[in-house]
Amino acid sequence: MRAQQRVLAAIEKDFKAAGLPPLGWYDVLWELVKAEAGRLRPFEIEARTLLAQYNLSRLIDRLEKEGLVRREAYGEDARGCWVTVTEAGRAMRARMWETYSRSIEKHVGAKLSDPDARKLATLLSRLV
Amino acid sequence: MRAQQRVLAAIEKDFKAAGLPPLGWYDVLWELVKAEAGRLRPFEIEARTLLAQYNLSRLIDRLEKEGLVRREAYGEDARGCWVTVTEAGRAMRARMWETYSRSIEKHVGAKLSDPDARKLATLLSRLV
DNA sequence: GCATTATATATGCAACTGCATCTACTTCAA
DNA sequence: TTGAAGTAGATGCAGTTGCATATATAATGC
Repeated sequence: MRAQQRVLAAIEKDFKAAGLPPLGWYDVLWELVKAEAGRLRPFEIEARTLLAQYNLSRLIDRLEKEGLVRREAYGEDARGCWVTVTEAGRAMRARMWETYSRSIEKHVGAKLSDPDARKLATLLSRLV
Repeated sequence: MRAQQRVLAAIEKDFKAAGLPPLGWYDVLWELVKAEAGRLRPFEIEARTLLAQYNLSRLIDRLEKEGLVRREAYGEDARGCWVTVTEAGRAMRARMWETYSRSIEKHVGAKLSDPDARKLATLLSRLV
C-alpha cells in the first residue's frame, strides 16, 4: 500500500508538472487506441480498467468535453454507445506517454533490476 | 497498481460488510495506540501515515465527532495540539483489527507463501 | 524590538467518488 | 404479446479529496 501510494503520487506529480491531465485519463485513452477502430463500449473499458461504472461514465464526459473522445450510437443495441478516440485523443495519449514512460523509469525502473522487476510482477500477479 | 487496487477494494468491502468505518481510520488509531501516552501531534501522524495535512485535519474532525479521539492543548506551542485516542478509540481499533487481520490473511496471506510474502515486501520496500 | 519568514493547523471551494436510483432499452417465459 | 426481469449507461446527492489560502503563533535577522 505504501509503495503504491508513493509511486502513484510521484507519477501524478510529474504529470501535473508537465501540465497533463490525471493519470486515469491515460488508461482509458490507451485502451481505446489499442482497440480495433479506436473504439470500445463503455462496459468494455470498465472491464479493462477496473473503473466503476459511474466513474467511467463521468470520466467519458470529461474526455468528451476536452474533445479527446466521441460518443457514437451503437446500432445493434440502442441502449449502448461506442466511445471513439479522436485524433486529439491519440495525440494526447502519445504526449502523456512521454511523461509517463520517463516517470515509470524514474520511480520504478531505476530502483529495480530487470529480473527483480519481473519477480515483483510475478508476485503481484498472484494477488489479482 | 492493479494488485493494490484489487486488494484494497476487497479489504474495504470486508470492512463495509462488518459495518466498520473506512480503512484510513485504522491507520490513525493504530499510530495513536502505539504512541506513548496514546497521543501524537497531527504532524507526527501525518509523517507516519502519509496522509496529506488537510486530509488528516478533517479525518481528525471525523474521529473526534465519533468520540474516538480528543484534541487537547499542547502547552509548549500554542499553534499545536495533541491528538489523544480515547477508550472508545482503542476499542474500535481492536474491533477493526479482527476484520482487518482476517481480511489480510484472506486476500494476501492465502495467496503467497511466507518466503514469497517476504520477498514481495523486500522488493516493494525499494520503491519507497 | 520589530518586521520578516517559517511552522502548525484549519477551511472555502471546486472536482471527484461512492451509493442508490433512474431511464431506456432488450430478453425471456408463459 | 405482454409483463417481468435483466442490461447499458446516466445522474442526484452526500461525503471526500486536492488546492490554495487563512489563521495563529514562533523563530529569526538586523
